[in-house]
Amino acid sequence: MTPDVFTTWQAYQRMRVLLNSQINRELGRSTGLSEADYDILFFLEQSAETSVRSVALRCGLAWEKSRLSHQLRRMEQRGLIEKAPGAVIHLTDRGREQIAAARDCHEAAVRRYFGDVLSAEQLAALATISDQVVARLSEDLPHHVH
Amino acid sequence: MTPDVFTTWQAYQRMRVLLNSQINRELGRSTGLSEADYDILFFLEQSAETSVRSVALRCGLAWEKSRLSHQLRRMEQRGLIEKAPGAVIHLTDRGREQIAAARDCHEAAVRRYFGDVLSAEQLAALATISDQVVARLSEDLPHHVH
DNA sequence: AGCCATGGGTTGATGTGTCAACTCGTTGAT
DNA sequence: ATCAACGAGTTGACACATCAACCCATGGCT
Repeated sequence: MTPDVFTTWQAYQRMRVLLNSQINRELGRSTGLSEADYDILFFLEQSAETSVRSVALRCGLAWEKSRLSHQLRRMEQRGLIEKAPGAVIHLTDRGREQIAAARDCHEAAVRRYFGDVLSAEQLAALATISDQVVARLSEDLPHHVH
Repeated sequence: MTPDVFTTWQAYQRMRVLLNSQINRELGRSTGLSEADYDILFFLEQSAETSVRSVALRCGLAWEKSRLSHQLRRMEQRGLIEKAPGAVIHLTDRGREQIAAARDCHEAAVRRYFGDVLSAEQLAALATISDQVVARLSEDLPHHVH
């Protein structure tokens, strides 16, 4: 492994671990939602239609099917979502409240630790880097993507 | 949240999730080690001294203490490490074999999906970005760092 | 028609991460 | 010398992720 690849990988790993644990800790402390909860609720809220099929969640979030199934079961038990026949999921009023409250907290944390720290050029560079890596991964996994 | 921050955050999240799940899947399939196992073993092997204190692992990996405790217990049960009195940890022969075998697999995956995809400039830019974000996080957590 | 191959969804077992509460030894102040 | 405070480490409970094994409907194929 080339030394600069190794160095960058180490730095990236450190950012990845610390950044996400910090954001998730803040989110959990102030709203009681996990990252998984947030991702689901955010996706449901963004897709304006009242009915979202399970499979749309799976593709949109790139989750394993069993992970989604377990997560949706837990979230239904907590009253955040409802499952309708036909593998259709929708937000409950309670879920809508929670995601609205959580978004402020989440976006503030993303801005504080991420957006405010990087220049416009750095943001653009990181977006390109991410897209390239994701494209490379998609080559090897033609079945998960479409 | 500024649109470009949001866009970059989304792209970064996608890379983070897909890249690490892919590397961990390959690592687990071909060696039976998890990412956590690998991080511990790698750290132990790199620090040439035969005796590594628990707290060095915690600082080096930026892990929570309970996480480390659980992980070390599980790894001791599998014969990968040994705990000596005084919170001292060392590799077993078995652990040394496993990390040697795993490193090839892990580094190949990092090169394939990460190092080979990015230019030298991109690698340098990502290292800088990571360091800046980590520095920002460290400001808010003066107690975890030294 | 009958068949089976595929993919969506569920479940249970197991491994992993987090939090809170606890023990224990050290340190520092009174 | 006593006591309180702190940090290292452990533990138990719980949430979360992954894997393998299922069920079931759909869509070809013969």
